[in-house]
Amino acid sequence: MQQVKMEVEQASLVLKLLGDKTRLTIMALLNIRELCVCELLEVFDMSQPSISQHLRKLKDAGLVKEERKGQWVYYSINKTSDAYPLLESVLHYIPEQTEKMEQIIKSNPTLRCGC
Amino acid sequence: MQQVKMEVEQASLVLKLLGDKTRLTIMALLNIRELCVCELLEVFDMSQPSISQHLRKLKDAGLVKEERKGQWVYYSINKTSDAYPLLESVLHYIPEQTEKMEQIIKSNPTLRCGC
DNA sequence: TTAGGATATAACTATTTGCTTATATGTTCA
DNA sequence: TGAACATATAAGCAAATAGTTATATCCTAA
Repeated sequence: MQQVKMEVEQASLVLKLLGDKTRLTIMALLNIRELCVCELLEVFDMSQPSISQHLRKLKDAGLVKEERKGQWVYYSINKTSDAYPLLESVLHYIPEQTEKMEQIIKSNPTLRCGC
Repeated sequence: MQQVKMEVEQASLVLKLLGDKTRLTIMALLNIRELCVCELLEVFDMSQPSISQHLRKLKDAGLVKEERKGQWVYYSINKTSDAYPLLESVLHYIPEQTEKMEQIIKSNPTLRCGC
């Protein structure tokens, strides 16, 4: 049923990244849709640099990719990563972060003006 | 297809434990069969206390259970753990540790005398 | 009952980690 | 062009982590 093994070393690095509550929640949110940094900031009780640093680690490991759209930088899950099958599998075991996602939608940080 | 979600907090704790090369390898070995501490010692280049401490963390999290058999303490995967489905799923993505298991069989540390 | 082997615990240390604040960089728009 | 916003990086710090050595505990067998 399953396939495409990773080396233990590589897998443990990915699992270590996912073994942090903040990063695991970020991945669960990105599993719903891509998000920009300011959207993620809405649902974590920590500073902007802290979120940026988590995202950098995830990006360095190839788990996410970034795309600048104007003044915002959007992050999304990198489905071409060798680790993607493992990641996807892990995400099956944690609940969808619908509450946090609603919080993002409600606050809508990329639309401050209302025009 | 998948089921029985864990809370993010609980899942991240389990993933953090698996996010260590030594512990992940231990779990992969225990996935083949139960092993005593002295058998595990054969395949890791570190001290006995270090292995014991890793096993303790895994036991505290409920991922493994221990059973004393005479002078040896055997560890095995705790299949009744809430985290077992996640663990099993993760282990699908890393290669079977057959080489290390052969090393254990060859050295056979629980049979020093040969009687 | 004591010696020796197997394992666990204690105490210590160096490294890593996750956060903070301060600051730099990049983008938009008046 | 420069003010304001979004994001990244730098530097520093406290806590967590993974290893070590020394020692305690538990079991077997002579």
